[in-house]
Amino acid sequence: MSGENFSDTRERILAAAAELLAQGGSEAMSTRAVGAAAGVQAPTLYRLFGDKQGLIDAVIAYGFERYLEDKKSLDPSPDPVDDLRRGWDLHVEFGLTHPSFYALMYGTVRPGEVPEAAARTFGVLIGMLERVARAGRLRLQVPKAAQMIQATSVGVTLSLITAPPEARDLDLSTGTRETVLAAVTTDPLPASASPLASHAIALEAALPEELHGFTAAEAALLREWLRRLMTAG
Amino acid sequence: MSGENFSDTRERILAAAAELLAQGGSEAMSTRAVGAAAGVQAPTLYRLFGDKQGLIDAVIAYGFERYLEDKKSLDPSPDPVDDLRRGWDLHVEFGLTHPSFYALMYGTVRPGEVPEAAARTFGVLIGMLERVARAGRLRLQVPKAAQMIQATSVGVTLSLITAPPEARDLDLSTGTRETVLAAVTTDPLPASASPLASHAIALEAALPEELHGFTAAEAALLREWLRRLMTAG
DNA sequence: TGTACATCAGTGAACGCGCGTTCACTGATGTAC
DNA sequence: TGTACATCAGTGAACGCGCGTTCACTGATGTAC
Repeated sequence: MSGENFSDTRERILAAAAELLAQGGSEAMSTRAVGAAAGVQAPTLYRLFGDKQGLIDAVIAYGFERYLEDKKSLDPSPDPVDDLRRGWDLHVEFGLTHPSFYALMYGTVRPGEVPEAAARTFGVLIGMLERVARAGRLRLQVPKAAQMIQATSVGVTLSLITAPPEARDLDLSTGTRETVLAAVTTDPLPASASPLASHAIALEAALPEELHGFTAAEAALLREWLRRLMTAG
Repeated sequence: MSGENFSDTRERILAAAAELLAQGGSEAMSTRAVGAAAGVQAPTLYRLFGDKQGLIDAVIAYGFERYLEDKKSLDPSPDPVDDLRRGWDLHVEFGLTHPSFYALMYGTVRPGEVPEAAARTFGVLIGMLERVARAGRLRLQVPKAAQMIQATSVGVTLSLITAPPEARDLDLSTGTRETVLAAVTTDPLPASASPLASHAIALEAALPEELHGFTAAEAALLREWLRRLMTAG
């Protein structure tokens, strides 16, 4: 089957590119270096990936798959807040294990442009937080909580990556993690801090898209009222 | 005076480079583009800055000066925790006002290598936190507190920079700021949360390098005991 | 079953460009006698 | 005060390199009749 040859070459190129990236950072991943490392002429890259950006995107996807493989050990546990904790640790660990990948995914800053990896992990995070909200344990609105967790975990990871290895102090990660999670979530027993807001959040998160027994206008108004309650007390 | 010509040309080149950086990001700041924009031939850059890295460093220093000019409005106030708050806001605001500068200073991730700007602001932050510790209002050891504040504020700023302008929500900054500051500092009245640890921290921060009336061994042991108390309850 | 043709993954070699950098020089300014 | 010389900021033009990319091709594989 020729499809196998295709995939073989493609896989070999991606592995070579990933290796160059890991060793020498994104600058080392030139089309020529990748071609040479994979034992392939330049036009092959262009047939398979279109252009350089296509190659970069494919390499990122390649690295991302490995990350998500780890993440599958993150099947929802009984405690959704603990899932957040494990997600945080996995994120930081991935960054420290594959710093060049991580820098390419999260450290490429172009104003007004969210890196694709950030957008994807943000989606995963939203999903986890909706479970927390449904358990009545979220203090903030889902997107706000997601923003805070994402921003701080990326900040911590980048900070640990740039720290010289001997000065790397993982307390920074666990300390920040617990601080942020404590601010974002409530204790297992509901009705602890601000029962009104957290129940409103839990209810809002549990509402389906189509709300049976309500007109569209009624549903919209209900959602608005719930949002108002979220910010009260 | 020829020194004035010298400084004129140099200033003109730096201004041109900063402008290119602000408009097109660090890629737009090539030696040739800078030369053309400043109306100067290539060798002039090399005489003034040595090589391209020298030019980059000078541009960073140039941007950093503007930042520190703003920061001089940050003369110590009566409330050192409020100084932290204002320092945080200034940091975020600088990042949003000069995103390309900021990305060059903080977003350039090379494993094990702390960007110079990060190192310098870290020093400023340490100074502010020592004042907080001396006021008996620090819950953590000075370097740990500095790491957490730096990592989270950089994470928040990068996150806001990459967000599309219309989706920029400054609540992310204030929310994270208050969360982190609450975790790191105590309330104005001492003896609130863990008087033992925070007094130990305050005392340690107040100790001079040379401790009169103590032998070197005694001073070392005293410091060790204080550190032990810091982590106790 | 054999031949003619289409498909397509890959090769070999080159293109042009922008990059950082450097060589040899000019012309103005300052300095010594 | 005038001349000879040194200093030095800047010019004009070019170097070589690695980059992303593309052109024309080859040879193996699959397909139609």
